[in-house]
Parts: sequence; C-alpha cells; structure tokens
Amino acid sequence: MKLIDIGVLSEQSGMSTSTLRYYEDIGLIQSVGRHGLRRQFDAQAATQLALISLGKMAGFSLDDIKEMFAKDGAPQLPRAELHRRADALDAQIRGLTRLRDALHHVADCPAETHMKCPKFKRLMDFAARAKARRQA
Amino acid sequence: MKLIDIGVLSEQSGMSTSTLRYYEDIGLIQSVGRHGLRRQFDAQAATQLALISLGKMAGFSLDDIKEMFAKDGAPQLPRAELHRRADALDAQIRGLTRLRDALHHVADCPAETHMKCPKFKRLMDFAARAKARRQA
DNA sequence: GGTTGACCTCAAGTTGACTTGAAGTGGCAG
DNA sequence: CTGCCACTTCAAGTCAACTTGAGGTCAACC
Repeated sequence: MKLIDIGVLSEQSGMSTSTLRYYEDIGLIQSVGRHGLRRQFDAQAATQLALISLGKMAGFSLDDIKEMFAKDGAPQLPRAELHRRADALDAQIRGLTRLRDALHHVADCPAETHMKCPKFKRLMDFAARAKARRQA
Repeated sequence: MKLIDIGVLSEQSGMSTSTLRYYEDIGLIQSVGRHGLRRQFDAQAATQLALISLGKMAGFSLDDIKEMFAKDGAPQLPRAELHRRADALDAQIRGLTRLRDALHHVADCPAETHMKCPKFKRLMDFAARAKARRQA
C-alpha cells in the first residue's frame, strides 16, 4: 500500500494542506502514520476527500458529512435518516436543474424584464412551491 | 398590486425577518416603500427570494447571486459567463446525483466497509475524476 | 387615547470553515 | 555534512452570512 505526503494528497484532491490538516484535526479524515513528523496518507483518504467534496457541494456541514460517512465509510446515522437525506438531495437536484434552466434563460431571453416573462415565471413558481414545502 | 409586511414575506419565503433586512441592506432584494416605518414588499420580492434560495443551494455566494440576477432579473454578467455557470451547475448536478446514490448505497449495502465495495468505489471514482477536472 | 405587538436602527456578537504566522524539525540531494 | 524545503504545531486572524440586543416607533384594535 503506497503512502503519500500531505502535499501529494493536496495536489490530488485540490484542497490546501492547511485544509487537510484541519480536516484531520476535526476527525474528518485520518492519516495512517508518520514518516519522521510528516503525516502519511493512503488511497482511502483520497476517496474520503472525494466524498467530502461532494457533500460540501450539496451544502452539508462538515459535521453532517462526518456523521454520514464515518472513517470507514460506515455511517453513524440510521438507514431511514440516510434515505431521508438522499430524498432531500433529490429535491435539491430538481431545484438546481430549474436554476440551470433559469440561468440559460436569463442569458438568452430578450424580454425587457425576466420577471414578466411567462417562461421565467413558470421556472420560479416551482422554486417558491419547493420552499414552501420545506417549511412544512 | 398587493403589498406585504416583512413578517408575511418571511413566512412565505421561510427566511427570518433579520435575514430579509440584511438582504435589503446589501441590495439583494428591494422593498417598494414604507407604511409608517414598515417596509412594504411586493410579489416580485418573493420571486427573487425563490431565486436566491436556489442560488444558495447551488453554493453561490450572495455577491454571485446579485450579479446573476439583478433587481429586475436582468443579469450584470455577459451571456457567455452565464452559460458557463449553467454548465458548471450541470456538472454539480451530476455530482449530487452520485452522492444521492452513494447515500442510498451506504444505507443499504451490507458490506463490512464501503471503501471495499466495488459499487461504492465506482461511484467515488467519478467524484475523484470530477475533482481533478475542476483543477485543470 | 392607551396598550400592544410587529416593526424599526445600529452596533456588536456568533458560527463554520478555513488561513496565516511564527517558530521549529528532519529527510534527502549535492 | 550541510543546506534546503516541505513538512510540523499552535494560537490567532479572517470572511461570509447572519443573529442578537438595546432602545425606539407607530398603526390598529379596545
């Protein structure tokens, strides 16, 4: 099993070395040992960082991510909760799809003000309804 | 045109009144006048908040959102940039879809450690590659 | 016309997620 | 064996996005 320095992991993951040290501090990733005083990481760390990166994209806090994907990838949350989060993610994906469409729309639609464009309004009505649901 | 108090808009949008005041401070939303010293908002504010809410979901900063959807919905950014952001959003949507699948997977897969499950690894390999691309 | 409660302002505080700086260590190429 | 440079620790600083608190205002109902 090939071990790597923090600098290499930083390069691979696109996160700064200070971020990686911070993540280890708070227990989000683990180094497998030291070479002198240098942390050594294995391939699993890169996988975990990929997961963390996705979790951040989804707007989860580092604490949330820690709960959902513990050290070995085994979650500390009950199955039902994980499915619930996956479903919420699904709703978010639908929202982002609307936002993507809205962005393309405002880029191209020649209407004076988008707020009056029926197509744009239709996109946004969805967002309003989704928000209302989240409150319930 | 029916006007509403900040409390009503807060209820409709699911954002606290202090947040709405803050958003007006930084120019993200606009009130259309005052009733006594109370801000009055119209329907457009609710639409804008829906848009802001989606933008936040996507991980955009409030400044980004301000640039992409100015007061009237007319962007302050060139068309090409907006399309570029929409495409980035598309990549993000694909990432979140993988994350959703990964969540369902860790909830259900009986494997000792997910890091060794081939299905899980396949999901994560994508994430690693996506991350690498973002660096380029 | 008095009380109430939702609103107001403005400054300061909080939280999450890092980043920076100073001072030190140690593996390795020359 | 010497110098370099990527690493180390730990405390303090930064930034975005709000939230809180103190003290004040006023439209509407009783």
